[in-house]
Amino acid sequence: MLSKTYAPAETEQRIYEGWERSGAFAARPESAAAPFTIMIPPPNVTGSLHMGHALTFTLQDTLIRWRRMQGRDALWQPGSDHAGIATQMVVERLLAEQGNQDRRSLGRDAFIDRVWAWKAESGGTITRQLRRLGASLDWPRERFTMDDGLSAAVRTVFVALAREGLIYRDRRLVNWDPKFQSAISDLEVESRETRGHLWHIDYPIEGAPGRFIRVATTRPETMLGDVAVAVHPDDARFADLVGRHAILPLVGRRIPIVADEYSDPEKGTGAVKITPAHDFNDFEVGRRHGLAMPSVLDREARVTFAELAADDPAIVDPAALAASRAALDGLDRYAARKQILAMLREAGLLADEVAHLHQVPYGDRSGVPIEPLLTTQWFCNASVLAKPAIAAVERGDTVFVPKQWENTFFAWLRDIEPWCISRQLWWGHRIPAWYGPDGAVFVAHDAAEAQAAAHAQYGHEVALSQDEDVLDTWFSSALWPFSTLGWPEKTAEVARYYPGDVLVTGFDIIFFWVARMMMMGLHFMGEVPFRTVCIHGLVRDERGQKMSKSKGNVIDPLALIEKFGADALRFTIAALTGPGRDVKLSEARVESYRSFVTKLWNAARFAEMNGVAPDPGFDPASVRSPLGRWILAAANEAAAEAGAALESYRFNDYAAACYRFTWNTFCDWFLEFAKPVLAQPETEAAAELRQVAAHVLGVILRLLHPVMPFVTEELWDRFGFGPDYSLIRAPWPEAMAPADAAAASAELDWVIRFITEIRTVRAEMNVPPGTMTPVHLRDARPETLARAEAWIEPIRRMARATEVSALAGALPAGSAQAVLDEATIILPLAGFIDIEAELARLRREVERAGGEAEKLARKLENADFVRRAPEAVVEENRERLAGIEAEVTRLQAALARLG
RNA sequence: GGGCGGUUAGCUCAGCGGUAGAGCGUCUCGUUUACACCGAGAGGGCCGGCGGUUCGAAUCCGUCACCGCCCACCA
Repeated sequence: MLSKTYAPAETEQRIYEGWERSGAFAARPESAAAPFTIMIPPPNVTGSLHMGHALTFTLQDTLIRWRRMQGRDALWQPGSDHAGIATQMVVERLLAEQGNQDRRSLGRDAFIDRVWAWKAESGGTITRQLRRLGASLDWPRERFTMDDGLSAAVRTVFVALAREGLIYRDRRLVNWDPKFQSAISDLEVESRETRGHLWHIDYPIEGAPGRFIRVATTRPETMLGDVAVAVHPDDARFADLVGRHAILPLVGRRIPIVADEYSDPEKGTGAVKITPAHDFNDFEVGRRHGLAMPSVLDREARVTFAELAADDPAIVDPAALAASRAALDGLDRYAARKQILAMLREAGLLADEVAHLHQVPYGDRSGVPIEPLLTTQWFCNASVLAKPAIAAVERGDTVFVPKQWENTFFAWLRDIEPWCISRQLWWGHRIPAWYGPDGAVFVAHDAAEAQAAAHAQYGHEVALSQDEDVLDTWFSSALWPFSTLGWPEKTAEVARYYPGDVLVTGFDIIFFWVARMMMMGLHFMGEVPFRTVCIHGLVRDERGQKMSKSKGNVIDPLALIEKFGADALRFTIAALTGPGRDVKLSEARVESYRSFVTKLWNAARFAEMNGVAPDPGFDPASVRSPLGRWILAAANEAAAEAGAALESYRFNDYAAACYRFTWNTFCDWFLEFAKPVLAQPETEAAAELRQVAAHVLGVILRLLHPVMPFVTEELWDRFGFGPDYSLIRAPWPEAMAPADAAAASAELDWVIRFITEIRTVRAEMNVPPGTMTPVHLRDARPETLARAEAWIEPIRRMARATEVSALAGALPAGSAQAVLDEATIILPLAGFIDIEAELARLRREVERAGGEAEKLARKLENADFVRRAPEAVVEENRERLAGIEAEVTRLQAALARLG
């Protein structure tokens, strides 16, 4: 016996363990079935399950379960990401909290040991939470981006690309994060609008006492590294200064005034200071004009004079330089800014200070302003790798859903910059490059190979030192679709599961991850990594705000699971996920969809109480009763709708189709219709109906299983539809063909409308629900009367009717009337009815129908419409007009009868 | 500055050329033994504004407004 209420907390864990124990999640590489592959976007090993995870993993699990039920050999590849910076931060913070030595004093090897230890201890959090959500990942295949196999894949790719010249070292300006003291990639920089100032500074002109060139800057602290002033070649204001020199205040450097298109006469003062080592544009100007590039900020963004040599011939005022060094050396960049402004003000060179709103680059993880810094880093030539990726999407080898994201993908790849892949961190894949004593570089799979290459080059043994840096975390993620399958080994899995079928992920990592997997997949596998990229939105709070700790609007998926069950959360997510749309979630939403879980449970309880049980010998095609045929046909339709929706990643439509069929069709009508039949347990009709009910319940459980796996599995098992934990692999419902479905549908459709009409009239007339009244039909065709007769039992219960009979004569006093097709329903309600109200109601009806008729008539009188609209449309309108006119006539007759 | 998306019932959204819809919420009624996490019924919309195309526009085109996001030189 099913309990009165469903208790998810008690059920879910047991069922999940049942599935996992029985190997239900396992891919079957040896099977003959067509594979279906989804690669999990590896969550950070530091992470715990948040709503964004709940969204993406619910969708993926829904797809994988659905395909598994369709008989595909489903592989949902699990794993997690080492998340370089994030993990290193977590462990460093932990060391600090526990009062341990910091990373540097601990040393590299000891620190990395700590990280591994931490991973062993806490790294399993998210996989445990994924289990709570019901994710049917093939756990024994779980991978980690830093495990041996994946690390080998990383080295193989690095070495191959380096040998092809697609990975190289270069000294250039990079985005430097002073907090992490590491380079980061362009993607890890975010612009923040910032209220700052624009300072106007006068630079004295050499050999022209009292003459200045005025520059404008938001970053006076970088002026120490100025090596030129640029003006636009066509700017008449400065024409006579081009070719002359200014003397850089505070530094005493003689700097040229150059003409360069970069300078915009409209911006600032029209003259722009050039600091090649600390500004991306200035770097280009510096290159064009062959300028020196002294760095004046160090790795912690403190002022340094290391590259400003007093004996540099450009320094014409060494005393000024010495004074500045004394005042500024070692100051933090913002302290230096303040100090420099003070010094300029004192010298009378600070001409103006204007409030200024501008974009400032911040590190997305560190949250501190990025400093462009001139360093040597490893780069990947992404523009070469991007070309095949662009072409593949253009050809449709990979399709984005929704399609408009392809534009985003193209726009970024077509204009891609070199990808800075080295990071000055410790936690990550160490770059497989070794340096000889003279700085020669040996890129190799391992130290021995590097050593051999060095030996070949030098002719003797030399001491090599490995590059200290590690790779960008996204470098290993880019290989995920094949590295997880065992590549570069030639495994059966690589052959079978690559390329994957669909990648499900958020738009925020199209660049970080999707584009890079496309590039690496095409380059190393010669084939796209996935056929479809399903892009979903973000989870927001009920007001549409992004969830964030600072706003305090974060909803914890685990708390929702505790409270309402995983099925309720999953169904809510699916129901709210339109293609590419953000999901606005609130606890109230989940609570209301929890009702749906309960509804299903109660429907099953009702079935159980009425002896409904699966019958393996049942043949839907042999069902005789119209009720049975009707519900079987409706179940077919629901299954077709649900399948089509999943096929096109319309999760909301899938959820709605299941919801509607289960609640409105099955519970509200079918079960109600079935009650009188089931009340007579011994009849043949009842036996058939029980079989039908069992079958349709089975269809419902299977349709809902991908999104509500727990409660459906529990019911499946309790009813004995199959062995325990077998719903997960039960076949997805196929269309059955009940005979005469159309006739059955027409019949049930009439009965439903008939009951609804009566209910409406009774409600409007405020007839107490307890009161049963007779129902009469005027002008009804014999088959209509026969229908009423055949369905008299449900009509009695549901429409509170004592009888249904034809009535030709005079209207009984105090009757209400309603038109249904050719017939007029008459409800003798003497004692309840307010004749005035009934008159008003009928007049309203006449007006409504009359208005509609008039609209249609006017349309059909329009010669243009009749001539130009498709014949079928015109015909349909004619029929509609005829129907509505007949209704008007009957309504008027009904009015007339009332006098 | 460039690009993308959105604007339909109180809320969340579907519909994307031929009769404006759903869920939730609201209101009314209800102890009909599956379910009050329920049932029945009702009310609620110049489909953002303005033009255009069309026999016909929520739907196509143009334009404007507002909201959101992404990208882009910190003068």
